[in-house]
Amino acid sequence: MNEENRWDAVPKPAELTETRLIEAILDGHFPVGSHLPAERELAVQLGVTRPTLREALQRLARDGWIEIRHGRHTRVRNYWREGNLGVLGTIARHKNHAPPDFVPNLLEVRISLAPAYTRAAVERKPDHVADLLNNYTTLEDAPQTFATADWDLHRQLTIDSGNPVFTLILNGFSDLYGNMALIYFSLVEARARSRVFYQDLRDAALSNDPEAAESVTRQMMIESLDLWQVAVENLGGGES
Amino acid sequence: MNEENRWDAVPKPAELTETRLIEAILDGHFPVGSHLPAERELAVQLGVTRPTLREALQRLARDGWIEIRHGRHTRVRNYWREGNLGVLGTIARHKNHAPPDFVPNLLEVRISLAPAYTRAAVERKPDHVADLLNNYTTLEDAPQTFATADWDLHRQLTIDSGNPVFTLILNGFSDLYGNMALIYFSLVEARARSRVFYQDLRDAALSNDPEAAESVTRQMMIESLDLWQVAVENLGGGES
DNA sequence: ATCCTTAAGTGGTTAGACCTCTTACCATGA
DNA sequence: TCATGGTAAGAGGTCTAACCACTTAAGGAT
Repeated sequence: MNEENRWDAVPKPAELTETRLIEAILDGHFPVGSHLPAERELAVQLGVTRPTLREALQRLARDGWIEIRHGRHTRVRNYWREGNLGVLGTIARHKNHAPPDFVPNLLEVRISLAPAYTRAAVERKPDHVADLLNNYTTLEDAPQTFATADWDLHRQLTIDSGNPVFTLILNGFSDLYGNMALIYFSLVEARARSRVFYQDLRDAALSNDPEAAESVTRQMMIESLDLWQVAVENLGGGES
Repeated sequence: MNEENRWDAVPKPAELTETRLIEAILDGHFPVGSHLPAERELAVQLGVTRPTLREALQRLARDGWIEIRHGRHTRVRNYWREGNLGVLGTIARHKNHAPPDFVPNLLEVRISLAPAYTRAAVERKPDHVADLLNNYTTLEDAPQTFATADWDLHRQLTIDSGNPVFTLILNGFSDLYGNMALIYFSLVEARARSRVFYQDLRDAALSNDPEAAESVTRQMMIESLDLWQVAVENLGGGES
């Protein structure tokens, strides 16, 4: 049953190429505003052929990392200014090390979004929300369990909100969230706090009270910022 | 000076391929959950070669339109559920016809986001925000002018907020916003209302009042929903 | 009936050639 | 002298035709 691959999967050239390009950009080897080497030369440097390299470049361009224009040099864009949510996911997916330091930024944005889609979900489908949360009273007290459950909840709330834009935005957080949540929920206080939140939200849904749902969600999101700070400070303490 | 190219640019095969694939997905020719034809066959059908087709497929996969896995058929994903913000942009970019009916969804999300980053921007850089809005008192009363100015304002506010995640999200709205804003600001009431907003926001910035900034922004965002409804009803009326 | 081999079909990658666009240089001519 | 326009180099865009690697399911051995 899954048994945790003993050996890392052999990285495919295309994926590896993308990773190496991103790391080269992030560590300043290809600074923002600079030009990438020509595709033919870059392909040689990376040990892949041009079509493979180009596929990687096309993906990066779609996320806003680079700007490709016929006849001109490919330019490294100011991805924090000109990129889209894809850059968050790409960083989370390819940076093997270090918990990113912009998690608070993500949590801050979540303070604005989560109360809105939670309220809408409770307005439109209170029964569905309540049903979903029934299983949440008996969650196993493990980080991975909470990480998965919490993600599923938010995802379902955006869907029940009836506004697909919420879902699209949340999906952009997916990879980063996966990295973050394991650290966050390693904190026993975080798990305890979320249990209370799930209970409160369920009550709000059962009593058809979108106002209350919005309120308890906002409070939870605000407190999660502080809990995150505690969690990163405890990294390595092994508190589970 | 720009002079509106008399002839449409010749669509490049790669771009055309992407457009045709998306339209085929949107119109149900390739329904959600179905399998795309094999790359070799699909390339023939589209009149391009495999490398070109693959570049388009890679881009679509990055946005969440399709799922590509080695050895298996490429599957069309439920993009509204599993895609990311890129699908919004891709639709706006490739759908030549019809103003999208999910603009209200975007405006609703904006109600949650704009007050937050506006408040943060006024907290961190009130002078910069006020300076920026100085030029907004003499805006030419034209739809295109307002569309550009409004976009620039929101973009700058997300930057001044100090939270890059706001910027990344907003960039995901870029293409759709471009289509929407021209319709929205064709309404004289919309332009008048925004003038008031720019003035109010400038006052809030000058008096170092983030609370007020947040408040006037929220009010503006809420009213924009109604104004949009009026604007779409007036389509073709030519009110400028 | 079960297991394992195997072949067919899929996406992944390679290689090298040719086409198109952009730019910069430079000869030309007002 | 300066504007014009041709030209060549170099960038990305596309094509061609193979071969590699993974997945699946059919079919044979046990």
